[in-house]
Amino acid sequence: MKEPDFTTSLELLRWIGWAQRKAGEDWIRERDLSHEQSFVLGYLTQNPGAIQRDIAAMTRTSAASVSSLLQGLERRGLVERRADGESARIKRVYATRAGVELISGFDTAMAGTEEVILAPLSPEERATLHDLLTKITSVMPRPTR
Amino acid sequence: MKEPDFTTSLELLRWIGWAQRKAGEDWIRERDLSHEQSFVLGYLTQNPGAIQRDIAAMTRTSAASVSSLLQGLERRGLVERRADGESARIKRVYATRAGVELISGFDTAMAGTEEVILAPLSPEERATLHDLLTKITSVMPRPTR
DNA sequence: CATTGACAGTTAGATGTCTAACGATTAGAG
DNA sequence: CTCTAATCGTTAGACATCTAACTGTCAATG
Repeated sequence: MKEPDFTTSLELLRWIGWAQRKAGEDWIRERDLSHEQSFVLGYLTQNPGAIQRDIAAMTRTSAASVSSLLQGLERRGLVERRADGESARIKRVYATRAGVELISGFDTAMAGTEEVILAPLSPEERATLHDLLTKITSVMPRPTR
Repeated sequence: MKEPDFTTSLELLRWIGWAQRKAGEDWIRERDLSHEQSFVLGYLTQNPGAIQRDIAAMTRTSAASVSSLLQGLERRGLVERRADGESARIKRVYATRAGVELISGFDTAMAGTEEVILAPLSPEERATLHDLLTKITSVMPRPTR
């Protein structure tokens, strides 16, 4: 009655990624944000005055989706769109003070989940895992956040 | 003393997950699936006859969300819900032939990326990684075979 | 049996997101 | 200057997802 192991490392990684996504979901849901909204809000705190077209490229979505998304954030006062002095067809987007404060806790909250996810591993195993993951990511394109 | 290491394992995992997510996004979008739908469809091919409550636990969402999600998949003929012989209040969910075929293409497409992602590792390192990932995921809600 | 409470699933309503079509503005060529 | 094409952004309509309230079923207790 042995069970053959059909689970590849890739599937395990996907699975962990899913769990992380869900962990972050709890945090952002308490703030009534969607994944996309939190991502864009985080991007705006690091790139104040970005224009919508750049945000669309960054999030790999369309300009229309960014427009809708920003409408939602603006309605809640988390984001501001101001006309540009140079060109009348672009709008520069800024996270408001409230927006910055809301998203600022996200990264630290995510750091707290590390302990939970790595709980089954000994310190030595964690070091080994960290080594292997570093090797893998050393040849990957960097995420934009 | 603090090591000059700015990247935690969690961040590395998130990073890998991000790359995988983006890689799969194009494939999924061509089939008009959402991430959640593809995840559930994949789960159903591995766990035929699962009940909705288990799917909800697995995806960490509510029974209501699963209900809506399955309605969308059922409308497109990718999934089937049949009454259970034992209990009248549960429905067993199955991926249809079309559903299995649709998602199996995803697995093969994703499998191609495994080589790319694990390229920097030797066979021994891959085995070690697989072992560590298995330990991590063993304490997470998992499809029971 | 009858009642009660837990359980599996659905529906209603609100919000978010996506695709397609549509204004509006700018730069460049004639 | 005027026309055209590219660029930036919005709107409309369809679908997906979530929360809260709901129906129907089972099982335990008396």
